[in-house]
Amino acid sequence: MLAEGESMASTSLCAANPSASQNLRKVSGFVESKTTQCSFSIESILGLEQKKDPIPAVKHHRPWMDACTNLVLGDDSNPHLQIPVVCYENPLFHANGNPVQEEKVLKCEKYFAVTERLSFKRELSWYRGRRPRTAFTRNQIEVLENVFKINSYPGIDIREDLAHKLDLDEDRIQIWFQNRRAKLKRSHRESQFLMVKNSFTSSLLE
Amino acid sequence: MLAEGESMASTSLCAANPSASQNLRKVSGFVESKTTQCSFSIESILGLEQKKDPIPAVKHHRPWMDACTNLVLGDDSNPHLQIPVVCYENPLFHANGNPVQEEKVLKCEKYFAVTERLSFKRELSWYRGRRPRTAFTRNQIEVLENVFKINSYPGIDIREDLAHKLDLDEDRIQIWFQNRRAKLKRSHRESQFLMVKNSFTSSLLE
DNA sequence: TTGTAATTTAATTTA
DNA sequence: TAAATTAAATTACT
Repeated sequence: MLAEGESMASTSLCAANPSASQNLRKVSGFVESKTTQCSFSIESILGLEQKKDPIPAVKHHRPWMDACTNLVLGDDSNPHLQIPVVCYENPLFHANGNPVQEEKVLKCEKYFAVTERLSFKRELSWYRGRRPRTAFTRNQIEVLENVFKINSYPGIDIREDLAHKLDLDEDRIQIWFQNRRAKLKRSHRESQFLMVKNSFTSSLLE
Repeated sequence: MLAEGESMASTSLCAANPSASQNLRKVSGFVESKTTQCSFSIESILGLEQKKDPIPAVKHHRPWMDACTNLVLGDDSNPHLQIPVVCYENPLFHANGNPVQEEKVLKCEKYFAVTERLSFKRELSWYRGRRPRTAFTRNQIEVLENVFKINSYPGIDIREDLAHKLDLDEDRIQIWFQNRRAKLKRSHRESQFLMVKNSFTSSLLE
C-alpha cells in the first residue's frame, strides 16, 4: 500500500527553486506560470516546495514503533500506532459535494489536483511514526523548570541524571529543554514588542 | 515520586557544556548562570520552593490586547491556577460574565480611551486573555473548505494568499487548517471505530 | 450542548 | 542547535 505513492510523477514545472516561495510572496497575486522556462512549480504554489520525499531513506530510531512494525492495519487499542488506511475527502468523489461550489468562489487551478496524493502520503509518513505525546507530571515539570532557571543548556550528564531521577528518557529531557528555550525566547521577543508598542501608545496619550 | 528526603547523587547543573556559553549569550534576558563555577545541584533545587518570582512574566503574542492588559501580572507556568487580575469597567462587558470576578478591578483610565473598543471583546475568564473568537463568513469557510479538499497543508505562500483574498490574518488561516485537519482526523477515527464495531456486531449475528 | 476557534506544548523536520 | 511546523490535548466561546 505504501508502494503506491512511490510512483508519483514529478509535478514540478521546473526544478525546485528554494527562492520560489520568496518571489511568490512578492508577486502575491496571480502566480500563473510564466512563459519562460523557469516558472513556479506546482509544489511551490501549493506550499509543498520544501518538502522532500516524505518517507525518508534513513529510518529513525523509533522504539515505540516496534509493536506495530508488522501490522498492516493499525491496532485499535492504540490509536497512536495506527496506520491510517483512509480515504480523505476527495473533491472528485465527494458525496454531497456540490460541483458548482468549486468554480464559484475561487479560481482553484492553482490550488488544484496533483497534490492530493502528496498530502496523503505526507500524512501517512507523519502518522506512521510519531511518538505518543508524553504527559509530564506536575512534579516532573516542576523539577525541569527549576533546573531550567539555573541552566537552560544542561549537558548530557545532567540530562541523563534528570532522566534517571525523573524516570524519563534522556531524549524527552532534551526535547523539553529545546521547547522550553523556544518558549522563553518567544516570550522575550513578544514582551519586547509589547513594551515598544505600549510606550508608543502611551506617548500618544500624553 | 521524588520524596523530600530521597538522596540523590550530587550533580552540578553547570557542568561544562561547550556551546552553552555561546548560546546563553544569544538568549538575552536569561543570562544568569554559567559565570563562575556554580555549585547548584538538583537536590538543592528540588528541596526548596525558595523562589517566588524567578521566571520573568511570560507574555504571549497577543496584539489584540492593549496596554491595559499588559500591566497585569501573571505567571504562565501554571495556567490552570491563574486568576483573573484585570477587569474593565465597561458594564456591557459583564453582561454574561461571571460577577464574582468583578471585585478585582483594575483602572486604566489613561489607556481607556484607546482601548475601549477592544475591551468589549476581551474576556477575562480565569484565564488571561484570549483572542476574540473569529467568526468566519460563509464565503470564507467555503473557500477554505475548497482549498482544504485539495491541499490540507498549505504552505506560507498559499496561506498569505488566502489571507489576502479573504481579508483575514495569515494566523487565522493557519489555525483554521490545523483545526480542520484535527477535525478530519477525528471523524476518520470515529468512522473507523464504527466500521470495526459494525463488523464485530454483524459477526455476532451470523 | 455542539461545533469550533484559540491555546499550549510535545514531537518532528530542516538547515 | 534554532526555527518553523505539526499533532495532540485542552479550553472556552457562540
